[in-house]
Amino acid sequence: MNSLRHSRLHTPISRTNFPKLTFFLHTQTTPSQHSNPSTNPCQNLDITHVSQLIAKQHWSEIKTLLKPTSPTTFLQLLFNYGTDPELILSFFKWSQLHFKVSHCLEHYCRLFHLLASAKKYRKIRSLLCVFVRIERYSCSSVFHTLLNFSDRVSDNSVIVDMLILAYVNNCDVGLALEGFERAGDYGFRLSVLSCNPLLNLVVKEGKFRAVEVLYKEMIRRRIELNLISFNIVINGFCKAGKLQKASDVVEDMKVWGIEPSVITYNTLIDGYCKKGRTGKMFKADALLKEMVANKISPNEVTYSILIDGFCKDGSVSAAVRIFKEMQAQQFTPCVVAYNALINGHCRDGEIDKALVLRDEMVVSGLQPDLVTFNALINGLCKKSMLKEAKELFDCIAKEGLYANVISFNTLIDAYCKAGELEEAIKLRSRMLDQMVIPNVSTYNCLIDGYSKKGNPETASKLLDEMKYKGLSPNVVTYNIRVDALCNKGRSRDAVKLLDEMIDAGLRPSHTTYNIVMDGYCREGNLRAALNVRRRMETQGLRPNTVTYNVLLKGLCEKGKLEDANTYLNQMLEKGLIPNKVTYDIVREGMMEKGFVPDIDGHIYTSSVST
DNA sequence: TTAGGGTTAG
Repeated sequence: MNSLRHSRLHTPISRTNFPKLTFFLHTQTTPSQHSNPSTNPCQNLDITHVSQLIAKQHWSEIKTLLKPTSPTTFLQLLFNYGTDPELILSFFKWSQLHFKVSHCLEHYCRLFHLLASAKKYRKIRSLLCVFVRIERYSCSSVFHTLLNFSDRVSDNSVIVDMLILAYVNNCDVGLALEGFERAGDYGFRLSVLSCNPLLNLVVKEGKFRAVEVLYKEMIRRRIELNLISFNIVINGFCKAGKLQKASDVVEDMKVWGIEPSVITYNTLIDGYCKKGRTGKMFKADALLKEMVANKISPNEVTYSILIDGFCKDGSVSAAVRIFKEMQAQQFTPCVVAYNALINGHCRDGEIDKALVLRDEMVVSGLQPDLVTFNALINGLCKKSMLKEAKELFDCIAKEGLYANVISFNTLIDAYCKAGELEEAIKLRSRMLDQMVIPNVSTYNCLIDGYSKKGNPETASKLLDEMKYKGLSPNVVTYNIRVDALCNKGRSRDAVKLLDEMIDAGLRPSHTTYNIVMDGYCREGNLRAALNVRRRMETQGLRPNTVTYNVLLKGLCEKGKLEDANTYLNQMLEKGLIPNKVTYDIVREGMMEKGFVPDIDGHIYTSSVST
């Protein structure tokens, strides 16, 4: 590192050791500022005049001055004359645009330093914005060159901090992370101004392991973390489902003397709502009580999170209570709160209630947005009300909104499920007309539609077309293919697809294994189904309610009620909550055996006998 | 510079 600092590539040039440049600014007429024109080859240069021309942006005259030389030499001259850095920047950018000049790294770094010395930080940010967009230098080469011009840690640190922020703003997470790492090696001090946006980008990109590494490294380098830094890290852990680690960060922030804010609590509550296990809504509710006890008032975001959480947990009635509580607390529900509840009703099959809510929001002066439309279209589709769904879809444009890929996919899926494949294909063409690009989900809907309607050749062609367009099959694509094979009684071939998935870098999900288990059960091969369950557990996936439902169904259909009962108890012991499907399976199994079920909403324990 | 809502597989 030290050797780097001492091996200057360029010695800053003072006016006294001015190099012998070979061009003259032949149009200028004012006297040169230089006292010794006989030794100065640019004796006719009037830097004041040139500066004025740049300041007034008289580029046509500058262009004439440049004729005998090149923009790069002219820039060098401006540097050497100690011209105002803002004027150099002006010329730098103009020459980039006008002559498509690719300025060298040395000139960039020299200008960064001049601007840093003059504390023109906004200008540095603006130049860095261009720099990261058009230049492809490694962080090390930039750091190395910066050090060649100055070893002032404060200036270099500010520039590097802004460079990392520029990478982040350019969504270049790779270079931003490299910059963060190398900055540590070079001893540059970073701030939350770059680290917080970097942390946030890493969370948004789902690189959760990197969040933890960054957080620990920020603490190790004694970077002054603030409330926002902690909140972003907590959000990262929550999104990764690492709720305990998120809670640990809350303790860390308290040690730093920073108290959790409403955003901290909202982030945690949302984490529990989305990733928590059994009883997650109790935990979310407990957090709500804790925040109130700590004198932090819930806001509209808190309520929206809880409404959505309860809806997704299958308890729309609880979500409605929260919605009313929100109103009782003098909060006017916002579009997000309405949308969460509208979607809850739609998923519950209660389209009328959803439409009433939509009307209510309009009366209260809120304009339904695209999310409202998409949720309602989906609700109508799931009730097989395709005509109404299509009419609502056409209303999107009338409201001045633009249908997006989700709007189209929802409708395409509905047409596929209804067997109206030609309509689905027509919609895909309409997507392209409206500049909406089909994504993997679009293809998944179509592939599933064609697979299920007995046209596997078209399904296969669509798969090839999707790959040809640069879209990689995702877990859902494989699940559709696995399902198609299982439906043909080819569960053994479906298992082979699991290996293909892993080779493609994808991780089979609960659903993947559940589909294969269901396939084997339908083939009557319970032993193979149980083998798949073991494989699933080996992969670190714990059986979920659907897994048990699939196996229970397999056992009931084979008349093995005793075994089914054992499984049911095992499911309860593992803290899994039976759902409506579980009850239906067991009830049907009992009926088949001539028993009259008397569950009334209660699950059997050991009362089942054969 | 930090938190919330909509689509596909079972």
